[in-house]
Amino acid sequence: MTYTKIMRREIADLVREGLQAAQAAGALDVFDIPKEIPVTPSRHEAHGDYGSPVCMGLARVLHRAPIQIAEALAPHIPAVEYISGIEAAPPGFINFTLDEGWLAQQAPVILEMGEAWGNLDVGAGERVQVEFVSANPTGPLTIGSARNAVLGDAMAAVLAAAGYAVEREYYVNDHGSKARKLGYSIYMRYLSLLDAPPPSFEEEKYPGEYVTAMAQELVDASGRRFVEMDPEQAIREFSAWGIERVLAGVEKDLARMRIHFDTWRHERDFYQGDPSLYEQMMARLREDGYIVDKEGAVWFSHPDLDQDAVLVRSAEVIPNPEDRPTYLMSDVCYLWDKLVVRDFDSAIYIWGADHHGDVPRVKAAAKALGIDPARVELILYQLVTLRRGDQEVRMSKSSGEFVTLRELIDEVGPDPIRFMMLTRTADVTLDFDLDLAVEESDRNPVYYVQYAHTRIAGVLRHAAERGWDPDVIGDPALLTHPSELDLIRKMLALPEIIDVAAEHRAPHHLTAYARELAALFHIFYHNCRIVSSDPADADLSHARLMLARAAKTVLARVLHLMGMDAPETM
RNA sequence: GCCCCCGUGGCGCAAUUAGGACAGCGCACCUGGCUUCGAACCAGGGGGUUGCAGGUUCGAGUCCUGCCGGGGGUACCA
Repeated sequence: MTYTKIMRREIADLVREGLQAAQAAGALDVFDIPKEIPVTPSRHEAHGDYGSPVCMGLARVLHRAPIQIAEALAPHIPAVEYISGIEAAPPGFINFTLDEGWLAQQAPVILEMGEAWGNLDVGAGERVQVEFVSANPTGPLTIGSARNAVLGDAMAAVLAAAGYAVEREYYVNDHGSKARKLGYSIYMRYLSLLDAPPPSFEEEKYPGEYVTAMAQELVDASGRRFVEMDPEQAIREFSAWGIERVLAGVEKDLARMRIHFDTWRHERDFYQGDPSLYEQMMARLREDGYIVDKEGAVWFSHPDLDQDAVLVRSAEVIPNPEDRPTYLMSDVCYLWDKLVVRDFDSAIYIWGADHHGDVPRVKAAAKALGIDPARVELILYQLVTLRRGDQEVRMSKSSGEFVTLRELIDEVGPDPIRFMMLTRTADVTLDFDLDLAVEESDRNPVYYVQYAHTRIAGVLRHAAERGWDPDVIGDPALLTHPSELDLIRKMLALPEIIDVAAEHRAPHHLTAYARELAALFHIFYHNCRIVSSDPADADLSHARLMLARAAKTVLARVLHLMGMDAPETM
């Protein structure tokens, strides 16, 4: 397998070698060379392609002006084919310029690698689990879950590209009170549809049409069969059936978003077996002194926490034993399941910011279990506000009033949802405008990127019609136009973007990159005629067709990393 | 009260390996560009003391403190 090089890191290595050489030659005093050499892409053309501010930091150590250090260092940086210029620049930067001839040669290299372009080995095969969505299976997915889904899936894709062995997992909360609540809700609707008398007890119900729909389905399939059944028995059956029913819908909706899970882990499993994982964990925590019994409940107590947290509710408050363990108790089991039993190197959780208060508890639980808390990564995203134009749409599952993911997919399709949900960092609240998402205009950025891809496809079709052989690899040395080179520079940056996005767990970088790449293709297209009708330009046309094909592959790669379609026509 | 996130041109957001050289992009607004490859595109223009006040640093949108404003959390709910 071929991996892509990250230019930034290559250049950092050059600087390191330069520092060593300069020391050896006596041009610089001997000092400990920093482990991390900073190198950043330049923001201004005059500064070349990459720059390093190392010398600024060394000024203090060496008691010399940064620019003097830079000037002493520059001549000792080894010459390599891909760098044409190394320059010390005030106040003390070292600037690197990529060689344009070498740059042009990268076009066929990228084309050759195809969608493997951008693959890295920084993950070194480390096993990472990304657990996301994990919405309670008590109703259809909402738009809030869509952000979770999009973020988690893109995160997984980016990590896989960076060389991690990634598994996508959905955690099914199918144990305890909410499962029963769903069963009870369906049961009550079922009875009322058949005009049968309700049971003597009354509990909380989920409102919402989907409950009625499921009850109707049972009526159609089974008639009055459950009317005579013992209510407790019926509720149990309705609950199990309902959860499966909802999950099937969830899976289908997510599939339409092009999201597929490797595993579906059921909370219920933690409470089965003899002894169950739940019993094992409880015994373990108790033995290690993390359990406090008080007020009839069982509490988790840890020095990192300001206050104890309930693991098992008291029988006085919750009569049904199955409903007594809290979600924190399940989280404890799940930690063990992920990081000990299945032994992932790390577990990434994608959570809504409304759960941020749980972070310290889960971290403390990991510690209590002897798991390095650094292996547990909680990624929080701020919530989604939904609006139609300037009118806010309030959502809540308990009120039964919400916009489902399915409705949204029906309205706009998966691509705008994926792109728009990914454009912002997880740290900011997201305003999702239903009107805008539907709008097929240039206010809607998703089309800009996809259009670049279809535009290339259109050019290639045009070329084929004119009899151009699509497989001819033109001479890259003919690619000398600034628009051509800028496009190649941007394609060359994909590995860095994947590196950054993976390391910082920030897949939103992909959207910005996709727009930039698309923009540079559009500029190239505008400035450089690709398929020329003048026979004298045949060689150049071949070279540009190659460049266009390379750009098409990279665009497709980025779109696919974001889980989007790379269409041939629009 | 305490905890978390955010505050960047009219609006929506970026800003890179967690501090680097002149803060970018889209929308909106104004102007120009299709008789050869897809104008869902391109080019140009106006618009900013990065919420406020301090601090650390050679250097701060980025780090620290305080304040102001918005959102979320603070259950024997999940």
